[in-house]
Amino acid sequence: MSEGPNIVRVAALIGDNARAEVLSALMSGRAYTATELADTAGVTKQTISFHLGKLLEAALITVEKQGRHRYFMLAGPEVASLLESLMGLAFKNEDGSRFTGPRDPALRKARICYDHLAGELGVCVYEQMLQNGIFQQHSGGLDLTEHGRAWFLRLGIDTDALASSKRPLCRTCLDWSERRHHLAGALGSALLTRIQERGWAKQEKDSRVIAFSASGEKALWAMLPPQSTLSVSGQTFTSQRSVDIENIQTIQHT
Amino acid sequence: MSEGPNIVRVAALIGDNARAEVLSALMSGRAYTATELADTAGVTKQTISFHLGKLLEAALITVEKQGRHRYFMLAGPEVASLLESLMGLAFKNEDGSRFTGPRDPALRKARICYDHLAGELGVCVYEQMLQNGIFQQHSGGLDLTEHGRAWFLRLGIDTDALASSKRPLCRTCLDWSERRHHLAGALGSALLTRIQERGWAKQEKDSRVIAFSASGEKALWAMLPPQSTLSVSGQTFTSQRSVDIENIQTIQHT
DNA sequence: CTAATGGTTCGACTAGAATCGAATCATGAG
DNA sequence: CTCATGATTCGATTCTAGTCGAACCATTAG
Repeated sequence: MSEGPNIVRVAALIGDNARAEVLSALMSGRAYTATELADTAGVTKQTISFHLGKLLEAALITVEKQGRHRYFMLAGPEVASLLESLMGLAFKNEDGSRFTGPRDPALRKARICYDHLAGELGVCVYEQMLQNGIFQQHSGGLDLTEHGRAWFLRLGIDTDALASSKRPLCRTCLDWSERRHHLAGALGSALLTRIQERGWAKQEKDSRVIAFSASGEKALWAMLPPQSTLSVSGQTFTSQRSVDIENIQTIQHT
Repeated sequence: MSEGPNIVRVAALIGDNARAEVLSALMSGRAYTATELADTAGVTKQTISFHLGKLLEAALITVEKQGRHRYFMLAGPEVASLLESLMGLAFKNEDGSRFTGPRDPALRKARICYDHLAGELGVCVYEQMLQNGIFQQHSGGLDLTEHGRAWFLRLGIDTDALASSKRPLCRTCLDWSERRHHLAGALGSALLTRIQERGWAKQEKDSRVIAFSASGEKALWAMLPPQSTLSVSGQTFTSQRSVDIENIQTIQHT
């Protein structure tokens, strides 16, 4: 018995209401103080301190001290990725009774996943970028193409500067609601930042929802024109994708 | 609070020693009876029955009744994949005090992941298959090439027959020890089966370890010759990979 | 049929974990 | 400096979830 790493510790850590609430909140990519987290988790400060201690010890989150505040955040993309996987499984076996709030459709359309774009839109953008030859796939990863460099530069993102940081440039992350991949890594992060800076979308307060304006969404798609002729591997991708875009109905935010 | 699917349930389920032990055992892809599982988990029959009931209810495992036995197995590849992710995180933050048994190196070299090959060897094989043009990568997935079909046929695997089943043909799965991808899906499963049928390797009893014979490993690599000239995307892949192969030291099984 | 074994159900016990009240430390505002 | 607020520590309490003993159903062996 007991082969392999010790799963129990990590899983048990996530398997508590208060802590899961904390982790979910941190999935927004934002850093929160202990009291804020206590509030969202619905427990007292003492209790949250206890939980945060445990999460820190297991290196699922990190702290940054600033004055008399301590800002907590997810330890890294791997943690976010694991949480998304968990959501995927949980979602599959959901009763349907839960998770039917008004947040739901907006969340599924576009949300933040740690620091990059997820949801229908995230997946769609990623696939469209591939179609446009911005990346080249190879075993176990992605490469930015020369054309891709130019594309990002047009958006005001200097990929060379990003590449010099420790963080891997392009990664993909599996989407729990879509069961397909979206762009993560330094580029995914930079892209979302740019989208927000340009005012195309805005992250809703205290939520993972990314709300796109109609014009913002239009502007984004304008940068990723459908490539009807450029069939990468003989699959019927283009038609499939355009259908996906049609299916994204615009959500009313209350 | 409480956006998204209910993580807690699933995580808490895995976050128990007995249940994690069960799930780990089932990661071998084998089906076990309740009493066998009770034994490996180190609890009584009543207790395991209790746990199995919970795992069933959450659809993490499935049962098949046969006479007076009930055979339990993982519900599917997604569950195995989630467990591997968890192991990845747990492994990263491991003390080092745990997980240093003699099993360790053998497990890391080659192990079964649900029903396909994982570990250094699994990752290596996958990357080598890509090099050999057996697959073609596209957005969010893999395609088998014509050449790949022939390759599998030479191994005695009829890919057309496999393709007609519900299960997706090619998938990839992230390896916890290697942090790289290996081949999953129907093809991954068929490949491992063939490897075992040919006597190249054998799954150790009550373990996830896949023990390759020296000749078996040789035969496998003979089918995947290094492609020094065929550079896919201008990266230094070939040299990198050959180093990886060198690094796989042969393990003595006690 | 009876005996033996696989598996579940019920009830009681217990350990451990989550929770909070109160006190304490740390930092910043005034 | 004092006061207010963020955050942690300690101790006591409560409660849930895992555990097993015993009894009970199901199936097979003989």
